[in-house]
Amino acid sequence: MNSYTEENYLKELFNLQNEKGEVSVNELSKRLDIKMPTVNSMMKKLADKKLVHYESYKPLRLTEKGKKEAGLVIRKHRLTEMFLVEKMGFGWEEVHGIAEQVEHIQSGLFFEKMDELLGHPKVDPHGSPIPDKQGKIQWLHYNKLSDCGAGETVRLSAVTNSSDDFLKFLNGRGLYLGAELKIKSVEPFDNSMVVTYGKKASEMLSKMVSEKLLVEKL
Amino acid sequence: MNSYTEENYLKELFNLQNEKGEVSVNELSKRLDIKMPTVNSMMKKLADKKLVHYESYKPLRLTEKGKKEAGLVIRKHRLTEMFLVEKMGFGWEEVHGIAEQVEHIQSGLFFEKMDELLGHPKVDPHGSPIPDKQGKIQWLHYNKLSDCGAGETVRLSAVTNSSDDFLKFLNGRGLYLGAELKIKSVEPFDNSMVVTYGKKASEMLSKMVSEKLLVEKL
DNA sequence: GTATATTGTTAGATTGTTCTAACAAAATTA
DNA sequence: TAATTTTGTTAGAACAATCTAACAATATAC
Repeated sequence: MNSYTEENYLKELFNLQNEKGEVSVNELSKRLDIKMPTVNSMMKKLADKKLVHYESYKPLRLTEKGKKEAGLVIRKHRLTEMFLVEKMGFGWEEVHGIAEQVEHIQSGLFFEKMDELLGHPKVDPHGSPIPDKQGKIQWLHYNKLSDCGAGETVRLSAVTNSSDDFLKFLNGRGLYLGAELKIKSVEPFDNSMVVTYGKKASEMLSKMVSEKLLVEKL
Repeated sequence: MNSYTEENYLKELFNLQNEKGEVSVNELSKRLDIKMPTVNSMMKKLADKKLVHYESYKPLRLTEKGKKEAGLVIRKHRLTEMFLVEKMGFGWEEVHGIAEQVEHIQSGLFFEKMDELLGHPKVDPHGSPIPDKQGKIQWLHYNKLSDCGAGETVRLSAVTNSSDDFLKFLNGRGLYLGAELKIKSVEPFDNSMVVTYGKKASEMLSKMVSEKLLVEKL
């Protein structure tokens, strides 16, 4: 059994590994907002538990066991987010902080029940895939909106940033998962885009925004 | 803000104080399954935080502030139990362990939402009163079934023991909150009772059991 | 009312998680 | 490539929560 703290290290290491491939002590330290020496010694501890491959001055890597256990924490996190939105009426911008805590609850039954009540969802409210009961993630093949071109029609399927601010920004513009966007034009200078969707005549999205939106081409 | 650990001490001190009036370090130690010296030093810490009145060799007492904060932890516990039973389909014997963990979640909104979805319940699945938002408990004036006599008809309104074993025992006999019991006879020797309820022709309840059942006389 | 048992307290060690300070290795820049 | 910056490591301290051992006060029993 891993501690609350250990679960957090595993989870962020997993996330970083998926985002960037190689993970350094420094990056993990920044992500967790925990000083490097602390992270360093935790990595040695997790290496003793066969959850992380650790060698001095080498990038960090989760072992298969580590990946599985991290995946299961993320499963609990994302099931919780989905439960909060679907069954309790929270907005997608409100659930992260609560799920950060609920994910550490030790009760297989509790998360089984959530999964069942939700009908075994495959993605969370931000479109991120929910790992299966073995901790394995089914990767989805989305495109960044910023990689699409003028004239294309796409469906908004996920966001790669779940911060309060970003999600409120999207709420404010009526942008939700499932929305169909038509790309009217792309400004070559700053890569900003003009799109239409729903009842919006047209809306300008900066590259900062469009590269955080994942879409399926229709 | 109190730590997870501090919340547990406050909660059990509150419970013991309500059950027995005076609380000793020894009793609290046994209840928490934590050794006396540890409890002793935590009591000093909580005294520094003005949550407990502590004097050497004197019984322990929560301050008004301590009572309020303990009451709020118990509120979160009982709301959670109710939510697990009413909204997630758990049995009343399954919820204690999960609620012990969920009660420490730091999110006013989370428990507000539970309360709202449940329609502001006044009691938990075991019939225990849910403290209000000020941490105050509305005490209910029930009788122990063991204090009732032959010929009386009563409604089962609460249980004073929420252990898995006891609740499964009650489940096995079809005894649920709200059941109407007719007391057929009381055996003077061991105070065991013969009662009828629901579809049961007659059932014998030992004093061990009947003193853990709280009833309203009808 | 003394002896014994129980309860409470103090002192000091242990474990887990964090930190800062100092130093070492690797990467970057000039 | 030498100097500088960034990253990584080691050593040691701090804090919270726990423990055991030893001693002190109170309560109980004879």
